[in-house]
Amino acid sequence: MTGSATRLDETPLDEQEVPEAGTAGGALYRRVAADLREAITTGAYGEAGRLPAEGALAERYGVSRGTVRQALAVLRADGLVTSRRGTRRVVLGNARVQSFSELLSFTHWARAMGEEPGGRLESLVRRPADAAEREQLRLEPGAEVYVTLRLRTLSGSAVMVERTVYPPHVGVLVAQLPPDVVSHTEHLREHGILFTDADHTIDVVAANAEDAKLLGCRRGAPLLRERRRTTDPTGCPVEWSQDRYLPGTVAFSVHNSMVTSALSRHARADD
Amino acid sequence: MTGSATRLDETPLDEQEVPEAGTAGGALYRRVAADLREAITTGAYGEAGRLPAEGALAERYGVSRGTVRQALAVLRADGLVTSRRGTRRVVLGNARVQSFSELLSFTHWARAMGEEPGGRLESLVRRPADAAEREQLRLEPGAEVYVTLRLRTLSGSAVMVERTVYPPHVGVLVAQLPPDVVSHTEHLREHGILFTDADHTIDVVAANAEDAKLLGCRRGAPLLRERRRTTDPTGCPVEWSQDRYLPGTVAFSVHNSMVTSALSRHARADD
DNA sequence: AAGTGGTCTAGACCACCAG
DNA sequence: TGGTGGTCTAGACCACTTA
Repeated sequence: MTGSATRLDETPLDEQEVPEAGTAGGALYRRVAADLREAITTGAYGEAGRLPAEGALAERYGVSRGTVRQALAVLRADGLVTSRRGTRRVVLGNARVQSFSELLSFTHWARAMGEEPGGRLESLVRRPADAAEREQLRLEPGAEVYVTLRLRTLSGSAVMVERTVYPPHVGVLVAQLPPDVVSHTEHLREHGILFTDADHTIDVVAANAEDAKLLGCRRGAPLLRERRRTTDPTGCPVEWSQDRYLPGTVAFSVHNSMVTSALSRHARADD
Repeated sequence: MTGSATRLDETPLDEQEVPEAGTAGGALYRRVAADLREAITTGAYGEAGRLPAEGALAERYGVSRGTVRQALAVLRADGLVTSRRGTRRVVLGNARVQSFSELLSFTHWARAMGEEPGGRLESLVRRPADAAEREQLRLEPGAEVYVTLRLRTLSGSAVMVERTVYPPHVGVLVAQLPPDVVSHTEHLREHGILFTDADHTIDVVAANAEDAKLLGCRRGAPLLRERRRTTDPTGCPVEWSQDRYLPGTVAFSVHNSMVTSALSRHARADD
């Protein structure tokens, strides 16, 4: 009923897999979290039902209370459950889970939706970085960057224009990429470039001449813009991208709470 | 140099304040987090510098390592620092802090920017909830809702149209509200309605006739839309709002990482 | 090989909520 | 008043990075 409903010792430990995603990470608390997530989204605790007490869960899974709390913190951050002192946790909603790579990679995202991702590399140039690019990618004056322009499609129809600026050590890899590679993000990962953190800014802009030509819309037509700066595990910027979507093709969702708020609202786009 | 750089015992404990915001929460780890945040944003550790080890921080603040880790988890969620096994944490960027209420309340937000918030209640009606509203607010068939339409201004100029649907127990409070109240969010809080969790969805829509008239734009002109469902500490929905901003007036920012991702991307707006 | 963060445990006390 | 989650401690072992 409740996923496994028994101790996790019975779960095989031999699954290696990718360190990300997958319902069974190596850490104990991740497996507890995965099991509880499964139970919650399946409706085992009802629409707005109450979860068992931390102590009860600890006993059920054969782990300490601290580990249970670590697992529950994951679910709370995802907006799956509430938590307040004095009462058991309450189911908040059926969460929209989405792995990190699924969010950064257009290809992953499209496939996860069952759609066929497509795209075309329109251009790739290497040139000196301007001031803004140097600041975003933390580069020295005089440093060069690689800039790509891609048109992305879903099931054949144009959806988004993506302009990405790469620092040199990443750019050389992108430049060597065969032109028919579907997911450059995947390719970069295989070459040791990891994406772990990202800052996103979302607003609306008018299509310029280039956007209009590629997307097949009028010049000045509104586009949903997402600017994104991604860093690797060492905190080093590896990508600065600007994606422009046709209206009606995409929406972004965020959950936040009084204890965990990664969302903020800004006046005018400072650009 | 580093905020206090000494044990926190010297910090007065008498500050009560609002449980939210404020750099000094009651919990020990919150004070450590606040002190570290201060030090980081001040640049005490440099642009991409390394933080002291957990053990060193524990000793400096006179707390256990567990408490230090709790504090650092806050900063990591905010996108202020990275963290990986084997190396000290690295400063990621100067975070855009924004309290939860500042994000939910147009009035709070405007004042925090130094702008003068204004607004006008265009209409308030009470009527049976439709199917979508019942689902969002988790209401029984036949239940009624209160619907408000507000025009929000910054320094006199129209910026946003806000349509909010309230469940009965909140709606009655809104209906009793004097028409000249600036912040209804504040008013609701004083009456025991607390906002603790929110789900946001951001996309682009075309202005309808009503939007156009209020915002002074053409019908069909693009608007940045934010739909938001807010719940109270018990997990009970208290508000379902749809805000429509004129382009160029606002942008939303999110930080996420491989360990904590509250952001997701959806195909088409399911509405 | 040494240092560092990630994970897990066991136990304690407190603040808060509900019956 | 009893149960619950929030906070804090002390110690342990492991996985990983760096040199």
